[in-house]
Amino acid sequence: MPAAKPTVPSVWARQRRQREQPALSQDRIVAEAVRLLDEEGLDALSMRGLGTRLGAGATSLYRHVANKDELIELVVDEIYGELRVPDADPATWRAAVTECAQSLRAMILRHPWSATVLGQVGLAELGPNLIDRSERMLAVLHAAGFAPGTADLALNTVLAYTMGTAISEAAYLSMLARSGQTEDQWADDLRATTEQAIEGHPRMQEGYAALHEQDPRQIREDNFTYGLECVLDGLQARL
Amino acid sequence: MPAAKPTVPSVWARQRRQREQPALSQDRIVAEAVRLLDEEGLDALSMRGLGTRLGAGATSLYRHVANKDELIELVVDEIYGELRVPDADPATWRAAVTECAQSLRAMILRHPWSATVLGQVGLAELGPNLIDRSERMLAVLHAAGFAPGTADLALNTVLAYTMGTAISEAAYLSMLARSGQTEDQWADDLRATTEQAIEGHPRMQEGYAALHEQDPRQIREDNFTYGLECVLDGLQARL
DNA sequence: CGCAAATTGCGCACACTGTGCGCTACGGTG
DNA sequence: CACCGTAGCGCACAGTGTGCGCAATTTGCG
Repeated sequence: MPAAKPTVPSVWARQRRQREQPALSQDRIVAEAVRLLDEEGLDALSMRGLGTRLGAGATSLYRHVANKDELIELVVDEIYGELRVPDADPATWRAAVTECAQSLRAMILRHPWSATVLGQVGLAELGPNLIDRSERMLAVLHAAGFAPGTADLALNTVLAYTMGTAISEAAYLSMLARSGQTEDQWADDLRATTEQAIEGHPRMQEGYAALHEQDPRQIREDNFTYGLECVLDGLQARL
Repeated sequence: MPAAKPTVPSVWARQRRQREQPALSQDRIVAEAVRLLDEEGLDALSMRGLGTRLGAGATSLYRHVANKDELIELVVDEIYGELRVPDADPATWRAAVTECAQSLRAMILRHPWSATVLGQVGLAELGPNLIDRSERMLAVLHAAGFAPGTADLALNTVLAYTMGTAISEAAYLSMLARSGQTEDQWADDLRATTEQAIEGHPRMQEGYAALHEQDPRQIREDNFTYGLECVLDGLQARL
């Protein structure tokens, strides 16, 4: 009796393949990946885990996504789709650029895992959403009076500043999240160690002391707008 | 014969433990990790691989480093140590800040893997080198005339812009490296696909066409200094 | 000097990862 | 009805970070 195939759990338990689920698709996979990342962070993104959330096996995902790196590229372009870019209007270009920058920063802070991932993918992999948003931002700057070649430079300047700020903030918030504290009540754990760390560095202590009496969220906000105004002033001077 | 312990490779082959190697130490581990990262990239950093390069087993490293995340924090502070910060001098503050920014950008481009890693760690984890460099940069801005509270804002602005630019560049260079091309000869592979991607987006095509006739390195350089001058102009206007 | 205590390195094991291969069942066409 | 492309899945493999406990070496103390 040569045991016809080792896999015979039960020949009768067949016919359990239903098509109730909306089936797998690249869109569904990417959307669920974003949800998983928002809820549990970058380390928690595994093909097995993502498959389970979709009611599917791990390797089923590979029918719709080449590999994990490609999935991440898709996820990044997905969240680029959240960016809001106002219509071009010469009169209000400063407000429009400000809104773009705020939208980008808000997007990164809404998805803090993107800080890590943007360092791998950045603006290099050109997905459709990134292309579309870039085109419309260029239109805004173009209408503002920047020459075609210069609009590129201006856009890169604003985006670089905004991404740099937001990535730092996101890294900081992720650190807090890992330590289990919220931003308001981290005083006990981290403040003590950082205060000890900057001992003997008077200028850092000065700057640090200012953080005590203000809402940290407000400080981050002010910080961001201060630098953004600097950049915009510098750009305006070049018009 | 109950086989006294399964591990009896040879009772005679003992005494092979020598202390010729400088032994393991946190410094040696971190330094070798940086070397490995520079040579083979972030994905190639595994505890086993790093151990092998040091002539040690994987788990031996854990005597000197709590875990991989801590190793990465140490590595980041290690490369922060490469930053050059000029002495404070009111007359030449603009040149000094420029040199800081260039030094930071050069550091990131020298260690492209840091782009990914800075998105996790950023400026949040305060290692000794980061504290020291921050203190001295604050001194530069302080001497330039920025009030204590404002010097923080100014520094963050410059650093955010510089990190944003350099991280994007590093991500782009890493992408090229993964595809096996150098920056000059990527024309054949990637240019075709990106040109197709931006079809129907006139403003992006315009900006893209400019890249054809110039040295890409020079373009990146000009891009960086353009934005940096913007930021510095904005700061100067606030003095 | 000699012996005890602390430190260092390492083999093993575990749970988990990304992903290639080949099978099975389904949906649609002739 | 037969057929075929395709979606999903079980299995397997190599490789990961890291806890545990043993062995050897170094250090400290009498």
